Amino acid sequence: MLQIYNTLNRRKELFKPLKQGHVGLYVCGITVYDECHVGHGRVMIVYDLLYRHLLSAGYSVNYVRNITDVDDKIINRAAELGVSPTALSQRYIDEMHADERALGVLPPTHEPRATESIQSMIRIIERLIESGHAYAADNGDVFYAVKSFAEYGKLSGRRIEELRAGERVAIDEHKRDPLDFVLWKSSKPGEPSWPSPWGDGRPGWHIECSAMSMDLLGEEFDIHGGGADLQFPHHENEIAQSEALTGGRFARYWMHNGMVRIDEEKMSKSLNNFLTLRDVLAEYSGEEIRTFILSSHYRSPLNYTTEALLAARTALRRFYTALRGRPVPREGMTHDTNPGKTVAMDTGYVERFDAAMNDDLNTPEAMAVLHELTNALNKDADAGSEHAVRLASTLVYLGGRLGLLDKDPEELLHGDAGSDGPTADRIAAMIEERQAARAAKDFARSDQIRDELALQGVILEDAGGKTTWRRV
RNA sequence: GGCUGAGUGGCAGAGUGGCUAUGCACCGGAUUGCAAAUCCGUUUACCUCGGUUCGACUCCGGGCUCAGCCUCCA
Repeated sequence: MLQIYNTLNRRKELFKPLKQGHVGLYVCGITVYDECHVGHGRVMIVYDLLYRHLLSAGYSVNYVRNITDVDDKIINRAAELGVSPTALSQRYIDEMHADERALGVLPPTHEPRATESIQSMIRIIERLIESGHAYAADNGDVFYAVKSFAEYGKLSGRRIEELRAGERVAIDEHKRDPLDFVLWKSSKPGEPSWPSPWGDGRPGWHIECSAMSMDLLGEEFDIHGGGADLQFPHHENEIAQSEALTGGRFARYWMHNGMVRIDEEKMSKSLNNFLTLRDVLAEYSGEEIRTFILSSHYRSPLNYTTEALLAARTALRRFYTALRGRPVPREGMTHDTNPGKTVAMDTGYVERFDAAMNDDLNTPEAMAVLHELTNALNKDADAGSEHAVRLASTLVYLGGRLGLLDKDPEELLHGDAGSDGPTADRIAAMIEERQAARAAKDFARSDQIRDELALQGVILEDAGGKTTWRRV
C-alpha cells in the first residue's frame, strides 16, 4: 500500500485514489525560455518515478505535466534574441524533450501548453468575478481577491496577516489588497495577447495550472506535484482559485520535491548558479544523473557535487559489472510487468523494494536493495545457474522499475571510444598479444600492454581464465 | 521578523523506543604472476541542553546551526 507524504497535512498518508484503479496526476512543468537545469531534471525524474511506480502497482494513470509557453520571461527573452515568443518556446520545448529522453523519462500522458487553454482560463476568471473572488481593475488587469478565500494559506501553513507583501517588491497600485495576485494581465502593443472581456491580454501564471488540470483531470483529482519552491505562492494560489470556483476540493495529495543545491545553496535561474542538463550530460550519462538523483529521498535537498556524480557512476558500474556475462530473459521486463509471471524473480527482494517504494518513494532504501541483490549475485559464480539467472533477472527488473539498468552490460562497459580512445578491435588485438606474453610468462610485456591501455582509459580484468575490458 | 523543513560514522545517505542500513573511502584477509573485478572481515555515528521512559539517535520542550518560502523560480 502506497503511502505519500501530503504537504497539506504534513504527514504520510495512505494513498487512495478517487476512482478505484485510476490516478489523476498533475505536475507543474517548466516555463520554456531557457535550457533545463539539474533542478528541472529532478522534477522530471521524481515524478517519472512516481508515474512508473503507480503503473507497476496496476493503476491506469493520467499523468499531466504542463508547459508554460506564455510569460514575461519568454517575451523578454524572445525580444532580446529577436525571435518570436512562439519560436523561442518551441525551441526550448524540443530541448526539454531531448533532455528527458537522455534521462530515461517517460512522456507524460498529456503535456498541455498554456496557450492552448486560454478559453478555459477566461471562463474560470469570469466565474471568479461573478462569485466575488476576483475583480477587474480599470487598466484591464484582473486580480484574485485573496481575502475572499477563507482557507488561504492552508497548504503552506501561513496566515494572511503574517505575510509581508510588498516588503521586497513594490505593490501594484491597481490591487485592492497587496496580497492579491493577477489572473489576467493586459498586454502592451506587440506582445502576445488574446481577446477577453477585459481587453486584450494574457493569463497570469497561477491560473494556467488550475485551467489545465481541471480540463484534463476534472475539478477534483488525486495528486498534484511540483518543486518545493512552488508551494507558496503558486500552489496556494492554485488552491484558492480552484476551490473558490468549484466550492469543493482541488488536488487531494500535494507532493513537493526538494531543491537541488550547489555549494549548499539552491540552484536557480535567479541566483545564476545553475548547471544545465546539457552541461552535465556532456560529462555524465543520463543514467548516471538519474542514479545521482535517486540517491537521496525526493523531499530532501540534494547537493550537486562532482563527488556525488562520480559516486553514482561507481554504483551503476557495480550493477552492470555484476550483470555482465549473465543471461537475463529480457521479455516482460517493462514497468507494467507482473513480477514472477514471465520471468522467475526473487520475491524477497521484490517485496523489500516494493515496501521501500511504497513508503513515500524511499529510493535510497530501494537502491540499498539493489546493492544487496548485486552482492548476492556476485557470490554466485555460476552465471548459468537457475539461482543466478533469477537474481540477475530480479536486478534488471527492479532497476527497470527505477528507470535504470536497461542497457546491455557489455556494451555499456565497453563504452564509446570517443575521438582518441582505442577501438574495440585494437583492444582485442592487444589483449591477444598480452595473452601470448602471459602464456610465455613474459610478465613484463604483459604488464606493459596493460599499462598502455590503462593510459588510454581501458581497464583489463582477468577472471575465470578470460580477460574482459572496460573503459573508465 | 513569520512560516516550513533539516542536523546520523571520513563522504553520501536510509532507518528504528532496546537488535548490522546500504554504497563509496580506509585498513586487514582471500583470489590473482602482479593487478583489476569480486568475496570475507574490521574501524568510525546519530548537533546541544533538559524532560518522559526500565531504556532514546529514535518521543516532548529549550537552544544552536543550516536550507527553502514570505518577488520570478522546479
